[in-house]
Amino acid sequence: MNNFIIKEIYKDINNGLSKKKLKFRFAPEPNGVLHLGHVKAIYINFKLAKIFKCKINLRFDDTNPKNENLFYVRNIIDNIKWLGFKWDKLSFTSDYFLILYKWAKKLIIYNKAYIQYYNPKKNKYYNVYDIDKNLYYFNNMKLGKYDENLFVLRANISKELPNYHLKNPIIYRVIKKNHYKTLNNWCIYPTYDWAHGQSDYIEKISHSLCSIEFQNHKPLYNLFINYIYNKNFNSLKPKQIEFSKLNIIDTITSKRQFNYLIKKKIIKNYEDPRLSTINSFKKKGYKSISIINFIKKRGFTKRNYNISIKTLDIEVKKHFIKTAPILMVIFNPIKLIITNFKKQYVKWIKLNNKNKIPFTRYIYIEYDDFKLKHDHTFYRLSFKNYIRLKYSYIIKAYKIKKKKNIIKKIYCKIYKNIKSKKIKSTIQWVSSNFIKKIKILNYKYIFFKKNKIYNINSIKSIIGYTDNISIKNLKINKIYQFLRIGFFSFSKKNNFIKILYMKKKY
RNA sequence: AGACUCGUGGUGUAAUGGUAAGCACAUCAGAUUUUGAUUCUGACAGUUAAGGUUCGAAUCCUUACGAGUCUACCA
Repeated sequence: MNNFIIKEIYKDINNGLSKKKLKFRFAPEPNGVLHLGHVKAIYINFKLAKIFKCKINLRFDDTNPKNENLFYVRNIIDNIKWLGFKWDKLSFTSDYFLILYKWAKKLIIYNKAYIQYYNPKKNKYYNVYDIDKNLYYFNNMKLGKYDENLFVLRANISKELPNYHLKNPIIYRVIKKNHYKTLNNWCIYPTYDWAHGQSDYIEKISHSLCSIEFQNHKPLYNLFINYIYNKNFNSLKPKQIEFSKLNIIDTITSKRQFNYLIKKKIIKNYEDPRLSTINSFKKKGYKSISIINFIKKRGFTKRNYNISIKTLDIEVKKHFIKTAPILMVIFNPIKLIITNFKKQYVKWIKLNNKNKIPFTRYIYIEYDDFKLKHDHTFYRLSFKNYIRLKYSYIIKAYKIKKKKNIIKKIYCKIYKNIKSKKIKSTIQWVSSNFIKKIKILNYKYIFFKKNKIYNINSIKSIIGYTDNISIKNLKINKIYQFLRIGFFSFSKKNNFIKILYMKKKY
């Protein structure tokens, strides 16, 4: 693995940064569940810690109680574990609220921050210039004397930055809602800008990786670090490095959109197969290795790009082609009569030590696997082609029965002296005496485009058939290959979820 | 509109200023195959453009063009 982030770190090492001081962190806000987009940030941080054999923190960036809660904290912890990563220390930005507050007070004293208040009657904003007054108002904010949206603390750096919105950014605001962790201890909360870099500094993070939209905040990040930096404490200045995030065009990775779908009752929970949450992947039986490999292959750059969620299928398929047990399933059955096979007789075909399947005179095959007209690009069953029934006999058709111009039955014979090499096609079948109906959930990913939702009604139920012997031994949440059709996850009794279809070339 | 960032085959990436721009996926052929899958072999195809610096530029500089992020009491 080689990318610009690693190179930048090596550059820092060559410039004198001690390898022992390297430390990383993954810092999500607990305001939503983990999805595919997060995995990129998770992977790079944990991977770097492994490469450089250094520590990594999992820090919850919980500075806004309005939409954070313990459910999300647990979800994120569980899912990072499931992905196979371990952190050295679990921390919370809310652990640092007191020191952040003290630093903010110092900012006021050094004239680097000031109170701005809003007078609703006059519809006007006022800045406070006097230091003592600023301290007084800030203390009142902390005591909860003001309602939300009236008083804020702003940094005073207008001359130092060209970026308009970073000129005098808000660093503290009043939020009167209980925090899931600090409860009602606080009613003022630091903003991202006044919390993130500082937390990195406190935790002695050497490199703070984030996605590209934070690059505009970098000057502010560095400036605030300089404000609080104290070289007596063996501390180091953390460095922010930005990389482009995963832009997936045909699925949802926004918390706002997830919540909208739940509110509208389009989805019930985060396990819905139409989502690209880690929970959904888990439920579908994906292995974390497939997701990690997918992320690995994207690489890390600063370029912005759009990719399709379908490219994840390539990795998913790669894994399951090796591991998924095979099941013979028919979607559109047509009846076959093997006229030279004994009536009433059941031949048990041994697949392995555990499993066997029944073969009988009457079986079903897929409707598309038979063609009446001869065509030499068609390898499957016809009056001319010999084909093999998987695990079983070589047959050829010789007669059909039609009803209202639709083929209802195909008469075939077993041929025992045909050489295997001549057989171009092998197809799946199910004995009619042992047939079992199954339900398959077919879904498409939901996504938003220009405020329009696509694939809302994208969960469809399909009926399929297999034999009632094989289905008894299936395990829930395990992936099975439906021979020549695709990969399906066994969700509950007689129910499957489609994962992906095989390529059809014919 | 400004500020910041980024432009390498169809897609995602690689190349201390130094070999003939490498790899993977996709696509298309051929071989193998009790899955028209897989596997194997091969083909296809690229440095946004123009100038400059240099013995030598994907890489450094300038301009143009294109894309993204931001201009929140979200992170």
